[in-house]
Amino acid sequence: MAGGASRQGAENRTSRAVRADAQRNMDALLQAAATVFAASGVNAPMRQIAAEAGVGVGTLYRHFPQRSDLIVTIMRREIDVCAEAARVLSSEHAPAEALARWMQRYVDLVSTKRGLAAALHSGDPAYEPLPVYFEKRLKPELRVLLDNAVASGEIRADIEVDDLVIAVPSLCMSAQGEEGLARARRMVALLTDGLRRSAP
Amino acid sequence: MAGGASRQGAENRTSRAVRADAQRNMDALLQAAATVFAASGVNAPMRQIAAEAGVGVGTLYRHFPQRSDLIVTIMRREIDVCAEAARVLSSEHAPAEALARWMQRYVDLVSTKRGLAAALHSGDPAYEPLPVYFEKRLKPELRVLLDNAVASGEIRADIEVDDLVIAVPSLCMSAQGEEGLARARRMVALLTDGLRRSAP
DNA sequence: ACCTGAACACCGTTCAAGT
DNA sequence: ACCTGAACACCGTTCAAGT
Repeated sequence: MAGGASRQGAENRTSRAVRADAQRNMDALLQAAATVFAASGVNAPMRQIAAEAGVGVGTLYRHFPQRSDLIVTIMRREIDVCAEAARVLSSEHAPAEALARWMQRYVDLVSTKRGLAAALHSGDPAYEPLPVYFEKRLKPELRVLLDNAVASGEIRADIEVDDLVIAVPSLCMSAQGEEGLARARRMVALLTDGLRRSAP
Repeated sequence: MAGGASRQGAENRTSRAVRADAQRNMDALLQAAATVFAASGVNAPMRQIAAEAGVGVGTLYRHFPQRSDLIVTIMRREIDVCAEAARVLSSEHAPAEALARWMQRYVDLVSTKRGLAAALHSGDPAYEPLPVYFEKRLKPELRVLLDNAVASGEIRADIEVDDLVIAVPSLCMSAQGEEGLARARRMVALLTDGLRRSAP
């Protein structure tokens, strides 16, 4: 809930300091940016994002002075959604199945969003917070999924969380286009299957 | 000597088919692109490159319809120069010293040229020939340097060429700015020192 | 045969005018 | 307090006119 791009949270003095229309615009902007980034990549025209949100370009620049501000915000959200998916999957599926499904969800995060990989090791200091957040937010969720699956006796007990966190992006590195993505999915599925115990 | 971007080497039927001014322009363009890329990165304005070469933009586009065509051509040249440097260093220095100096030259190639790293694993099919060329051209030269140094008894005999080829780009991955470059240099120097035999 | 550069389309960014 | 969008600067790309 910390105030996006602004370092001093001036708008935090009271909740009502944020005008209703400003909040609506902010939401529309984030929604639009997510859609446009997914469709056209993170270098999509700012005008297109503003139009998709039904907002003037000036408003976009007011909220996100730098393109990287918008990208970082969106990517944090994507990471959040992926992290939350772990909880949902946990509540809806048996432990091993929840783990398997989340691994595919993790593939989505890394390979569908063209911006993440680029931002993660672009070296541009503007993206510095992303890798940290990526690790901090995702690893704990995976650990829970893994612990549950191990506790249920469905999968092996000798798996390191770090290995899985690293393995997925590695397998997705070469994932170019539809075919590459499909291959990455198969590799991750194979890997996940390998986690299951041979002897129950 | 194969004709750059053009697949059919129409200009190869006779050497005289290339007009003298066209050749001069081509040379000027390559020279200018190398300078501008080094100074401003591979996304520098096309106009700036044309101006630096003292040529109209149309001429630039005639020779290199896509920006990637220009980048690939320049990068191949940079790789060539780096490969040739191995011969020169070999003839001017003792084997181990030649190897050590070339390793630093290799650092230059990977980290100074902002375009190479980006192009090497951008996934854009336009850059597809680069990684292959990179490997094919550099590895044999390094092998010779290494063999010479081993034969002279100055360094250990159990070093894999592949390991060194990979190690340098890896160490340069995190090299951002002056300070990062300096660190990468120290790491590579350290590594190179490690190659020397403890007992003569 | 090759070159030039004006011309067009498009994008980033700002800021005076509005509400 | 916030929003709009015309306006400006700049860049990619083409192509009619030149030599």
